[in-house]
Amino acid sequence: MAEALTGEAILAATEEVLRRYGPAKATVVDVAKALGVSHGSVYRHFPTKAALREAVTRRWLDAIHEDMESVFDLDLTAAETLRAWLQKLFDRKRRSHVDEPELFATFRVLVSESKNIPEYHVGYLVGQVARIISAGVETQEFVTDDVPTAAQAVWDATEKFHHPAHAQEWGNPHIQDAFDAVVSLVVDGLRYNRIPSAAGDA
Amino acid sequence: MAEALTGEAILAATEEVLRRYGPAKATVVDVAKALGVSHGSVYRHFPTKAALREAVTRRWLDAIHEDMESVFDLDLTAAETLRAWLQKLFDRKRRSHVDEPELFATFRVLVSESKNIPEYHVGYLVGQVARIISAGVETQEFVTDDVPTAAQAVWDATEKFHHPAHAQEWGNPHIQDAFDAVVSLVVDGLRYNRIPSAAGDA
DNA sequence: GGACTGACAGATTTCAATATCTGTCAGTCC
DNA sequence: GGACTGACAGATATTGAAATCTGTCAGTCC
Repeated sequence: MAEALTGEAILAATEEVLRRYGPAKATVVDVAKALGVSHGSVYRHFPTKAALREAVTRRWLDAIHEDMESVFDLDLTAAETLRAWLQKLFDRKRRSHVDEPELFATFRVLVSESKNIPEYHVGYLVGQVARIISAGVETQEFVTDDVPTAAQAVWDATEKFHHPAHAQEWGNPHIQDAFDAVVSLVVDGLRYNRIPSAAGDA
Repeated sequence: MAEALTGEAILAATEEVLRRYGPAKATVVDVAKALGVSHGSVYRHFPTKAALREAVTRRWLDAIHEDMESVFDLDLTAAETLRAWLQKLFDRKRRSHVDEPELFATFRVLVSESKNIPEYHVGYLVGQVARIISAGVETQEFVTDDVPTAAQAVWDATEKFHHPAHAQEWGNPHIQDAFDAVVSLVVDGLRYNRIPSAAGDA
């Protein structure tokens, strides 16, 4: 045996097998075959097939999370940061879906297999939105007395542009216009400064 | 033969068969059996099984459309009307999903079988939103230079609370809080009056 | 002695034969 | 003669036997 079998090597092989066969056909035996070991060996590193799939999925999501951080280096206003952040997330997911639909579908299935994974993913991203809104409150660009709720509301209001259930609509040629309209509405909502006389009378 | 076989009788029988067996198991033969006729007779009134299912689905959606109109009789401000309208739609869909999950799932499948049906349904409802926003612009409660786009944006931003893909989240005990937060954000966004100096400087 | 193997039991999936369904139409019945 | 029937061809769905997969563990090998 040339090298010891590591968890990382198993994860890389598993990702490759998932790419090649898809989530329905990929088996632990396939992974072991790709590594030239018996499938029993894979079970020394991951207790179940589900745990192995979950580990691969977390690795994939972590790459997205890290990539999204780069928006914070751009030195924009809070409104601009929020728009750029949402656009970057949308672009990344849309491109993945349009360019590699099978791979996107594969990870979509993997993410939906556990309740922990979407919670982990959404929790991380809503936390980033909260950071952006918090900065906007600081500069008086945004008004809210409950940043976590506002962050969740922004996330929920933009569901159409990040939730994989809506991926089929991302190929629509006018989807970017719909995205711009929703983001403008949401950003205006965060800006709204609730002066009692601001509405209702001419 | 007691009475002539009518399209309406076939639709009623089809709905009953769909309730009993679900969309996967309901057959044209079942419908004919329920009516005490041969399945060939059903084909004298509807050209295909798909057309029959579509007619049943349209009938069901039309009842929702008509019911939603009642919000316009309430004599509220535009913001209140919009909130009441969205709440009513959400309540109706949520109750249907929570109280009769199988029936909801049945119609969910039926709606997704044709591209025309969701278009018809969404088109009608976004038209109602546009009427509400238009009234709000009239009274200067809302500000927008493009009512149809704003109406579509309101629809898209509230997708989580009416799109059946999110139905599983409607049982969550905090879903009403999430709804309130999104609707507040959206209504504030429509109110935002874009005074250039309103944001950005202390 | 610790990483790895491979045979095994029970669970799951595949596949092909069988049954049912959709849509048609020539013929029946009032 | 027009509404309805029922037998039919091709398409689709069901079923159960056979194959494969998951997870375990006693045994092998360095």
